[in-house]
Amino acid sequence: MPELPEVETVRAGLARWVVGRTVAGVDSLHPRAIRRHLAGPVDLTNRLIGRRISSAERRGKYLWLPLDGGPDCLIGHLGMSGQLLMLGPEIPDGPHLRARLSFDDGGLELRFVDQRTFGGLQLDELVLDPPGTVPAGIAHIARDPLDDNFDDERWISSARSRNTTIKRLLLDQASISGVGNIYADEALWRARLHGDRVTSRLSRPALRQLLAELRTVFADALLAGGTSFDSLYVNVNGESGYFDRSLNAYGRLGEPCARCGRPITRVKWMNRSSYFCPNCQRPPRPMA
DNA sequence: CAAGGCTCCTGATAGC
DNA sequence: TGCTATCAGGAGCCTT
Repeated sequence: MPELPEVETVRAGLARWVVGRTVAGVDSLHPRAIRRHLAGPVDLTNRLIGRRISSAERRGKYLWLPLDGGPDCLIGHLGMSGQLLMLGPEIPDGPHLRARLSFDDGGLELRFVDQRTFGGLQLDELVLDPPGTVPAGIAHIARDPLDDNFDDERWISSARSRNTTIKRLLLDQASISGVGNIYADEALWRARLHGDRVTSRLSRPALRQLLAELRTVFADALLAGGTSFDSLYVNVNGESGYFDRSLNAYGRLGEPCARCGRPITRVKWMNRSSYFCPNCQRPPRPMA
C-alpha cells in the first residue's frame, strides 16, 4: 500500500524520467482513473498535449507534475494499488493499465496501472501557499512530517485540543499527511503507544516522540525503497521495495514482539486491521 | 463544525 | 468443481 515512503520513491523516479519531457499523447483507458478530472478525458488530453513537465512534487501521498507555461499541473494519487511505470512503447499493455502518457521524444512512456482503481489522475491549478505551491484540490491536505515547514509544536497543540484517538489522528490527512495503516501501526509500536489512546490525554513529550518515530520509520523505509506487502506496489522501474521485512507490527499477527516477545495482536478497526503489542502498547484506561 | 462511518473497486484466498 | 464470503484500504462524502 503506497504511503509516504513509497510515493516519495515514485516521485524521485518521475523526477528522473519525465521532468523536462513534452507530452505527445494521452490515453485514458478507464473512466475511474480520471473520475476526479470532472472536465473529462478529452479535456485532459487537450490540455496535456504539447506541455513540458517542469518538476515532480509531492505532499503526503499526493504527487503532482507542474506544467511549463501555465499555473496548472497533473495530479496523481496511487490509491492503494496504483503504480506509475516507465515502459518502452513496444511493451504490451497489462490488464490493469488505466492511462498512458507518451512523449515527443518517442522514449519510455508513463503508464498508470491500478488494479483496484482507487487511484487517479487529474489536472488542477496550482495555488500559492507560501512558501510552497500546491494544487488547489489538495490545499486541504496537511504538510507531511518530512516537509521542512511541518510545524511540530503546532501539530502537538492541535492533537491535544482534539477529541479523538491517536491512530485516527495519524490517518487524518488534514492533520498530518502521508501516514497510512502500515506506518501508523509501525510508528505507534516504536513509540509504545496504543492507537486507542485519546490525543487530548497524551503528553507533549509523548507526541514529540511519536513524531520522531514516524520520521525514523519513514526514513528507514525510504532507504529500503518503500514497502511492498502484496507486490502491487512498485517504483517507476517496476522494482518492489523490501521494507516489509523490517516491519515490527503490521502483518505480524502471532509473531513475537521484537522488544518483549509477546505475540503481536490484531484487532478489527474501522473496517481494517490494527496490529500492536499488547504488552508494550497498553490500551487506555476506560474513563470512569 | 468535529467526529465517525460508509462506500467505491478487484483479485486472492478460504471455506463449504 | 464452483459458488459465496472475506480481506486488503485511501479518501471523498454523508450523517450525526
